[in-house]
Amino acid sequence: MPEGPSIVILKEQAGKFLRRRILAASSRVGIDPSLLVGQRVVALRSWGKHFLIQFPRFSIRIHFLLFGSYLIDSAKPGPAKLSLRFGNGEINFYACSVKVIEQDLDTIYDWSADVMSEQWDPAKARKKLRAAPGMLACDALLDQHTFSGVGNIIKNEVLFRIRVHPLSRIGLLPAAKLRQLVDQARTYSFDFLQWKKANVLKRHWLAHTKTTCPRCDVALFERELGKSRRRSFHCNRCQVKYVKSKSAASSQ
DNA sequence: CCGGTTGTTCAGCG
DNA sequence: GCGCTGAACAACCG
Repeated sequence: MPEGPSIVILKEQAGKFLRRRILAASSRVGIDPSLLVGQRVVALRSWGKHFLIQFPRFSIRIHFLLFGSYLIDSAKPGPAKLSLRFGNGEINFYACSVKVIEQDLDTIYDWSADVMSEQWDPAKARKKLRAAPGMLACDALLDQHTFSGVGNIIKNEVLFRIRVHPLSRIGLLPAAKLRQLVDQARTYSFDFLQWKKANVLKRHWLAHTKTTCPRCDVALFERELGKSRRRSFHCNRCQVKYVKSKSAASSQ
């Protein structure tokens, strides 16, 4: 469920509730249903992995974390974390974090950090990366302030595509590689979106969950790497590790 | 049945 | 106050 492109799909699927009023609501997350009933959906938005349902005076933020799910016009046996019924159907959210946001979304969200947004700003992303030269490539891609929406799958596939080892230091990437990293974070996310819609996402994975490098035909490594300790699938042969050399001659 | 996971937050510690 | 670590949360699959 959780990576940015999947939230874009949700936003599209929930589109039929736009401008509709909530007729009934229930929640297991401490939101008073009477706050919701009668509210009209004025916008459905997303910021990375955040799904936002905007009403005139407040918004609801859904985050699916690792296990969250939703169903439109059907329900699971157990009670939903949040259930919204409209005249033309219903939407149910499970195992997710739900928060009421009182502030204006445009003041608290930087849309330019969302790789799926029309306002995505690659120059800003490069600037943030240059400000954190010691960061590992595998952590940088998962940093939601820089690449909002990128998750572990996209991280692994982007690094494989651009042939950068997950343990590379951001500050040691050549400028062209840094640019590729930023560009592919967005490009791969849109590929992910199309493949997911066509139900063929997994078959396009080159590194994630793979045991052999499709370029080199050697074993791929799988390790929990970086501050994030997330699974990193990588090829030690074709993915270049940009690290400070131990020999003084070539060190920076 | 157990182990693993497309993620984040927070308490506790040095 | 900081960075780091581990726990907690949670549902489903194989």
